[in-house]
Amino acid sequence: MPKRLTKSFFNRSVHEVAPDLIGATLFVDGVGGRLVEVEAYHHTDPAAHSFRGPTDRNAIMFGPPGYAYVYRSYGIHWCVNFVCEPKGSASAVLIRAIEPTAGFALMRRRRGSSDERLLCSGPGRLCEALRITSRHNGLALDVPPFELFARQGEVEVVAGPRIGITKAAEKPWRYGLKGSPFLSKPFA
DNA sequence: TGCCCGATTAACT
DNA sequence: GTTAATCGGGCAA
Repeated sequence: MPKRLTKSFFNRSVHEVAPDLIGATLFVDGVGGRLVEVEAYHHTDPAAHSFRGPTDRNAIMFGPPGYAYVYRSYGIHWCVNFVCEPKGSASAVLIRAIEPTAGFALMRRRRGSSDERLLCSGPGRLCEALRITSRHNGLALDVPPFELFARQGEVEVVAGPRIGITKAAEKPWRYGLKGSPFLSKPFA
């Protein structure tokens, strides 16, 4: 059986945790799959929500590692992050794409799409497919409804610039599973 | 207070 | 290629 990822896994540099998450599996109430794309956001990074200090929205980022930070994107979509580093560091990994493996019927119904490749390929899409919303903000990742397991075996991880940001846009802090058809966007 | 922008997406031309 | 949807945060006034 795969090893469950506990809080200690996240109590490290966000730049170590992010690539280590590629190939891990995430389920929310049994629905989900394999993480194939993530991005790292450090509190010293101008693109990070925590860069300018705590607010109501980003408060969870300033708490201990191993918890979910969920925020509303463009006033429309939900996006989920995993908080990393010792408490107060305010760094997190944005989950950007999942290769679906469980709960296809529910995901298709929630997404209103039968295109398997588009079910979880994008931070907003995966939250819709897994039904992640503000009620998951601040929940621990090692207890239900979350289930998170370490990858088994070796994977090839590629890195490149993050997507959709203007500040620190050149930093290669997007990580993906090499060649995966479920990436939100291919790596150059 | 008001205005602009954003870790996005789908539906347009 | 462009644009609308829609709201929290940053910053000027």
